[in-house]
Amino acid sequence: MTLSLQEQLAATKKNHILHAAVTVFAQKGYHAATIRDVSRQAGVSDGTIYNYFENKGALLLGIFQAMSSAAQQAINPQSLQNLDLRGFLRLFVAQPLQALRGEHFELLRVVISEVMVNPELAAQFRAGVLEPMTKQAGVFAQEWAAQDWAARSGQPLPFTALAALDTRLLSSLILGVLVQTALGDETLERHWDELPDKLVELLLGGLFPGGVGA
Amino acid sequence: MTLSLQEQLAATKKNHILHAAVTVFAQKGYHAATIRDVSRQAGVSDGTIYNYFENKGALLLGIFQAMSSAAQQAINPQSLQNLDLRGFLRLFVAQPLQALRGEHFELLRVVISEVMVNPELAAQFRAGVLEPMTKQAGVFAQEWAAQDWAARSGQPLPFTALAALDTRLLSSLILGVLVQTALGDETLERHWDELPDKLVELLLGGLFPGGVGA
Amino acid sequence: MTLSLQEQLAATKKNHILHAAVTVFAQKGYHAATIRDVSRQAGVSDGTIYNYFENKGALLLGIFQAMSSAAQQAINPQSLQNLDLRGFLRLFVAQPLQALRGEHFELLRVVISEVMVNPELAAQFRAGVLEPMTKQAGVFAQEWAAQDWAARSGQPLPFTALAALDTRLLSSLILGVLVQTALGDETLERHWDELPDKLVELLLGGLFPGGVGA
Amino acid sequence: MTLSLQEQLAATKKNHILHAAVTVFAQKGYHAATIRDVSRQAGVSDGTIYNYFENKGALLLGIFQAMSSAAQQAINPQSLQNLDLRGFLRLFVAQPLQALRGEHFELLRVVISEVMVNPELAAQFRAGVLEPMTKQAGVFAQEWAAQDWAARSGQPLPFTALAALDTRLLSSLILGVLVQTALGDETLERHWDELPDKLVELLLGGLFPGGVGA
DNA sequence: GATGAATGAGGTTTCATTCAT
DNA sequence: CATGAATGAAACCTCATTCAT
Repeated sequence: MTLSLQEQLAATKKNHILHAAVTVFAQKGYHAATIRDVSRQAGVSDGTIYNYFENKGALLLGIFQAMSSAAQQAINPQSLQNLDLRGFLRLFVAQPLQALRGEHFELLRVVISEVMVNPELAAQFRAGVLEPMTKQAGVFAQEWAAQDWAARSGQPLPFTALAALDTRLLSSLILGVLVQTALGDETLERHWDELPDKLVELLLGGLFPGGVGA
Repeated sequence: MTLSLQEQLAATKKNHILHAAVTVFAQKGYHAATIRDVSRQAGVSDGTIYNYFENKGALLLGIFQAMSSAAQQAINPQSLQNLDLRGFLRLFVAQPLQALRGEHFELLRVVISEVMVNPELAAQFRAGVLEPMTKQAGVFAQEWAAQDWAARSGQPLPFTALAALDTRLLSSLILGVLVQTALGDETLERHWDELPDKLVELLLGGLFPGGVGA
Repeated sequence: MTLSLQEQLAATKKNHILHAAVTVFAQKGYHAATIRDVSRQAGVSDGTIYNYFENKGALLLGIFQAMSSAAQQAINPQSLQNLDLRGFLRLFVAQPLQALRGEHFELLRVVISEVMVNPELAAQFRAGVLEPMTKQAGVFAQEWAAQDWAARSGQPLPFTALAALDTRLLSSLILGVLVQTALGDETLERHWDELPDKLVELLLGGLFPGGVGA
Repeated sequence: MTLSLQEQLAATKKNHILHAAVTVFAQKGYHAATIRDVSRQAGVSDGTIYNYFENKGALLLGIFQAMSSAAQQAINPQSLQNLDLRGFLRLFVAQPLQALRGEHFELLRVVISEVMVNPELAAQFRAGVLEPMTKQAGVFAQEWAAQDWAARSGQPLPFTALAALDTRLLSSLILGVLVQTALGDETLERHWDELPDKLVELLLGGLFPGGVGA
């Protein structure tokens, strides 16, 4: 696993170019951005980019993969240990919102834009971003529910499809908030800091936590 | 509002071209699709397209506007009258999900993809799709809450920012479910019919309606 | 030579279209103007134009021919009779300048522009505009010089190449003034009314009529 | 002012393309000529042209500017020093006529054709070609007249508007001769070599230097 | 004869990619 | 490995011309 100096330099440069691509894609969008835009931003020549990336699409893929691994690392299992349900949800919800503060929304826009239209990317997005999020939520929820269930009934909890659906709704909610904010919703942006609590409240007690009966 | 035969024919043809564009854009995406693709699909020549649409972007805009007006009509105020809270939410949630059954997801993909990257379209999307949804939810929720509040306290309910945020979370949740499904989530697709009930449950009682205390 | 009512109507309409073309070509130039521009200006449909003119080029040719015959009629032999040299030159020079007062320069621009680049038109321009002008000048100059010569020497004047060249310089001078004005020379435009006298002075006595000796 | 090898090569290639454009535009005219025509003539690909010129119009502008600077250099102030009036006029008139011998007329045709119809080019043509010519004539005429006047009256010569007009007529005459020749006048072409003398004669003594009195 | 929608060839321009230096 | 000029396919769009009504 030790990289030669050569390889380290190469990796560094590849990263440098990738960051340039992030900047440019975020500003102009993937299709409107040109290889020349990226090369100028990176301070290299057009041809050099092709020494590190097969083609323009590979740049997008590279960005995307970096984003995915960041997302996976963000969901830090250790940090979620020893939390009660509210604490877990609070952290779970707050992490992606924190991660996209400010300028990162522009990148999110680009990625989502392409992911919607490129099936291959879509699969990677599901596998690399949404699934880990969903799964982690599922694992915790399962554990937590199991404890609760066990405490009450003394029996193990059977895994159910509904649980899988629940966790999906959880990730959908977060995704929806992100997308709507990325679309320029000012209300969400203005109340960004209240959002985690608000979301946790919703998830735990519904829209009308005071109780409605319905 | 009476159109001449000429105008009706023109409108029909314009619609025909628009449908062709929908098909093509859904298959290849907006950027990958060419005017020729659309003209072939519509069975007309390249030039004819420009008799009905200013440029390629106008095709996208046309699709988009058709989608917006459909979305606005889908939220039928009449149909939401005389419903209790659960019934309102059930219908409110179910309508967009029903509207996008099947092949319409491909259209949603195209529209969202472009909306994420085109600020002008984004503004129209907010104003024409998200805002109406949010607003309708707000109006109803306000009314309902007012009744409930009045019944209990005998005093009018003050408008609060949180209420605005609540309705946003509602639309975000729906948007998130749609986007995640559009991204190819099979679990959501498989349980599509259970979703409305599941969502209403979440909205009314949180993820753990059985009660958790937290 | 009597035209049927049919033919008269047709001729009228043809003329109407031609005038529309004049207006449009003068405003936008021949290449930038479209058939649609002309048809709109004439208040007819695109197709109708092709009932009267073979193609776009024929419109230009039609304009051009109208201009040529106007130019030929402008040089009215009768009006030049019984004039002394100064009077003849004065009239000869003033006629084209008068003819192009104001808005006609725009038409001149279009015609010259195309004439420079279209050899066929160039030939017609020489034959229909420049040659008549030159010839008329030559005829008169010849007559006048012959009289003068005869009065002094009692012998007929031999026709010389120089005379042909002289008349060419005369038409070149007028053409040059027109072109330079058409190019937007404000000095010429400002002193437009003094030009005929000034030109006659130049032609009769050179740039330094006071006498320089040289 | 020292250019790197890179820059020299680039300048050379730019010039090469420009010459190709001259050839093609002269043959087919600016509008009829295509970028492909130019690229073929230059032996490069379509895209290469756009590495050196912003767009098709820039090619025309480039040709035009080359022509302008050539015209300005042609009017060499040094060479006009120490000449008497006749000598000055002779040289002044002969220079533009010499400059356009032979194949250059085709270029003149293209330039004039476009200049007539493109106001921006027209302004540059006046500022870069006609004005320098006019101004130089004015300066000399003024000086010369001042000397003559001073010699006779002992008083300085007042600047007059007529003088400005006179110099304009001078440039108009030359322009007219060029245009008429460019239009294919064979008489002018045949007597090209006599023209300078003939023009000087006209300018100094009018059409009838023998004296007519009028 | 009038209409104007349809046609489609053809033009300009962009830009991802290559490759000689 | 870096460079960046050259490439040329391909896209969008225009508009002169046709022809069914």
